[in-house]
Amino acid sequence: MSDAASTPLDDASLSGRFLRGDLLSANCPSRDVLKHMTSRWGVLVLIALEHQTLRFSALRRMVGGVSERMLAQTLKWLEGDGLVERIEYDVVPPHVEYRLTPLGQEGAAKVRILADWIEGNMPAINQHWQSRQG
Amino acid sequence: MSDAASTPLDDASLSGRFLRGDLLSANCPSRDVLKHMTSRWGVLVLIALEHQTLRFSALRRMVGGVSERMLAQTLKWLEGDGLVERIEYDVVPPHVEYRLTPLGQEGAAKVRILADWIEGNMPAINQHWQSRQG
DNA sequence: GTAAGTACGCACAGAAATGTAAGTATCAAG
DNA sequence: CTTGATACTTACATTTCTGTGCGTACTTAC
Repeated sequence: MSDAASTPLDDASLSGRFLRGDLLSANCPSRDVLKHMTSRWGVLVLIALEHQTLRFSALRRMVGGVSERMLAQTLKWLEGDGLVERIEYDVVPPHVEYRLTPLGQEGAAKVRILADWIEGNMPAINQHWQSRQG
Repeated sequence: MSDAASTPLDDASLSGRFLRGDLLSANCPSRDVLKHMTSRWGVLVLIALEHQTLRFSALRRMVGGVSERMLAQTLKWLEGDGLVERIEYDVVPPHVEYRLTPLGQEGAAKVRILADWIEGNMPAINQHWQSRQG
């Protein structure tokens, strides 16, 4: 019997796994990036910015339900990971634009694949919920 | 000037958006599914189950760091969405297996695309962190 | 007899995410 | 001169998530 499920962490080169990025290993820093990208608002921000540069308020109006606080927080996370770029114009009524970096473009595309799949399969999933009522 | 960021919620057929799945709309149920699939352990469970059926304990050993409680919780979410199937054998030492449904297979593939991208780009992201120290 | 494995459920607690409300500085509109 | 828009920040409250530890019912191993 193959025992594929045994102790993936005890294998050699654990540090190598972390540098390379191994999500199945506990404490791998890649999980932080995953957390940012898949956070409640992270996904939606990436998708909203995929095809356009947006200002803070415009982005907030676009992503239904975000609070200012959370939008700012999320943008900082993504900026910290190098996925989003913040461009500030030093004018009197504040003017700041957000856009994806090349890295962010790539990442957003992957996120969108997942989002599109979910949106497209909502009927099937809803149907599953219906059939298990009771 | 195009104003693409204006009030996406006020458009007609809001209920249609929900049935179809529109993540940018607040309160759309698709956000729940997204939450389950992108939850801390949801991603990892989907990936772990993608190519094999696993028992509870084996799954737990495979996904580094999950508690029993969270694994059970996550599996229930995914089962509720019709992505994971629970197969129980009525034997004396409990024996339960978890596997992906066809829908789950599809979804897991999308999640894996994202996970693989993150794992593959960790060096670039880490580098970005280095360069912004200070 | 004692410990461990199996697949959880339950209760409590702490951590983390998120929401709400208010404040900052400046300008334009009414 | 009050309101609204801009892009946030900070404090506080709440909700949600996640972890820890214990209990279950039964069997095998020591």
